[in-house]
Amino acid sequence: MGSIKSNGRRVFLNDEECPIRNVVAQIGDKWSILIMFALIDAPDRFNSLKSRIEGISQRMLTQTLRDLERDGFVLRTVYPQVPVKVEYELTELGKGLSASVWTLVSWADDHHADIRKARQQYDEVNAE
Amino acid sequence: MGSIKSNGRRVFLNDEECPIRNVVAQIGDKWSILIMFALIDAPDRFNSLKSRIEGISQRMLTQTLRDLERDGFVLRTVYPQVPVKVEYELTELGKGLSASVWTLVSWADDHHADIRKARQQYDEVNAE
DNA sequence: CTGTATCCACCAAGATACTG
DNA sequence: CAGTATCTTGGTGGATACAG
Repeated sequence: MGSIKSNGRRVFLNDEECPIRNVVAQIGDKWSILIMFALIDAPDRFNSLKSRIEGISQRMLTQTLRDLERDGFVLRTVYPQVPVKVEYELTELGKGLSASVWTLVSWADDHHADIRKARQQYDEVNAE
Repeated sequence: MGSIKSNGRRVFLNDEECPIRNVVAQIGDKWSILIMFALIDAPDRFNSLKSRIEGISQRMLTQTLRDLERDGFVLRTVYPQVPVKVEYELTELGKGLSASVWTLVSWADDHHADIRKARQQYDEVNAE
């Protein structure tokens, strides 16, 4: 549909072409990043992930894992035992994304204090 | 509330401490990144931003700019002319964030084809 | 153990109309 | 020009029950 330009580079807004829409928006949801980070060190099983990521529901874990699998970030392997065991691990693509995201989260962590201070100031000035 | 560990580093889930929740989630919305990228090269006025970022509504532009201002990423300056002129620009903090985000978007752009291919494959295998 | 299937509440976000 | 005020709605995500 449209686009903006930044640093001489076109950033598309339409859903087909825009990397922001297609990638950043996908992992900008509530759980994607947390799940990927939980898989950075080693593969893990469904229920183990569920207990490590506090607050996530079974439904959201399943759904988010499916989305990550669909995008090629996560590989799902079923071991036909009884009871069945399902392991999730990052693909090479997923590892690359995680590394990129880590840069951002790292920045966020380093500047967390500044941001909280800015918020506090803003709220004081615009006191309700 | 809880936390997960990644690379030997604790990633908190509670709203007070978690940098993912506090920063990534904030800019993971529909418009924040696009607005910041629109301001990377130079400051801009409200209506100019509105026309450059196609598809954004007046309401969302105002609201997202307020949030970015509150977090200290954007500076708002009012010039008391007639008609009034309001300029928005990135702060140093905002420039730092934009740079970090750019890394991610850049990665996304480079691997966009892989992701789309993965999706296509997934959808073929799981044909409805 | 690893899911799927429903139902439902909430809220982000669009449309529209109005204002300093 | 640069907003604010309402109203409405689609979709995200939680709770719960059930199944292979």
